[in-house]
Amino acid sequence: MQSTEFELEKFIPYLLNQAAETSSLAFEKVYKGRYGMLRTEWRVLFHLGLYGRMTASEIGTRAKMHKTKISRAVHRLTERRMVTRARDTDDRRMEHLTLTAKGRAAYEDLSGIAARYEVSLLNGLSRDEVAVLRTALVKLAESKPISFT
Amino acid sequence: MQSTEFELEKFIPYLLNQAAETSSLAFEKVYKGRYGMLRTEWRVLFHLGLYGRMTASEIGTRAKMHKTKISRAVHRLTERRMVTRARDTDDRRMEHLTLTAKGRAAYEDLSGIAARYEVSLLNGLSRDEVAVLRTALVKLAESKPISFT
DNA sequence: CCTTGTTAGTTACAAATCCAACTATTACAA
DNA sequence: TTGTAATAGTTGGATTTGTAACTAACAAGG
Repeated sequence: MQSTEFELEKFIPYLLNQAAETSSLAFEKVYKGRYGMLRTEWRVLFHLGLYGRMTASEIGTRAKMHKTKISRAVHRLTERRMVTRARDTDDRRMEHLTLTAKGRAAYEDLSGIAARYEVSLLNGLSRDEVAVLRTALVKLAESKPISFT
Repeated sequence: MQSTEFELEKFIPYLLNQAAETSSLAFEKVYKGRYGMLRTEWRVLFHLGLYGRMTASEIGTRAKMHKTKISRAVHRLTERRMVTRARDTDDRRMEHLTLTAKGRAAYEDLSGIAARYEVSLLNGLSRDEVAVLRTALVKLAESKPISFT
């Protein structure tokens, strides 16, 4: 019945979205259920947990998140006493963000669960397949916008 | 400095999100720019274009979209004269959705661009890598929620 | 010093999404 | 029948996100 050869079920951006959504939703239940966090918040938390002290812009560059998202996530995380802010003494536009003990505890908890979740997620895939998947995803994430014909 | 072995840069759900977001944003420019559509709308359009007449629930099941999203997307698509609705005569709760000529034209246009975009997206990957990627994404999309320890 | 431009981060308003309640219709069992 | 439950789809209000304008601080040339 259809006139084109296009197949949605094999269309990579579509598959990416489906896969990303299922895995995100699964993990969202954890940080939302345990700490009432939003996706933006756990991203900020994970970055601070992994890389230590960072500014909001640094997180933005690394996580490819818009600065307003970060601003609001940081606001909520400081309210919950998981993050502290400290003005830079040289350049007083910047703030250095750090996890509090409470924030670090949450990070340790969640990163542990994340690691275990990933194992279960990759259960049906071979070591080689996982390796291919990772490098492919990295390349796709870095791909450039559409150029037309 | 960090205490866990967790690596965000290799964490599959994170990579999936990054890749999905880049490719979605790239393609969003197309359907938004050309037809002023939202993501939910092009999904509905694509399903109707591919599978012909469908009800809202059928689209919901296939696309894993919530019914409210579909309801609103269909509303906007009918406003733009891209979709028509027809009550089922036997079960008058259901509506059968079909593309109009205008809707089909938009679908043909966009699916062509999508196909070409996918080619460019997969440029840096070998045939085998693409195959692995596809099957892996399908499996991940079907994966089940987290089970705790 | 001043002006102009840039960068860090916040805020306000509009747009989109989520969730829960709602209507209308059908199914089915007492 | 009739009462209860299930299903298709819509609507309303709270939550979240996106976009653009904003403040504050610095930079650099004149």
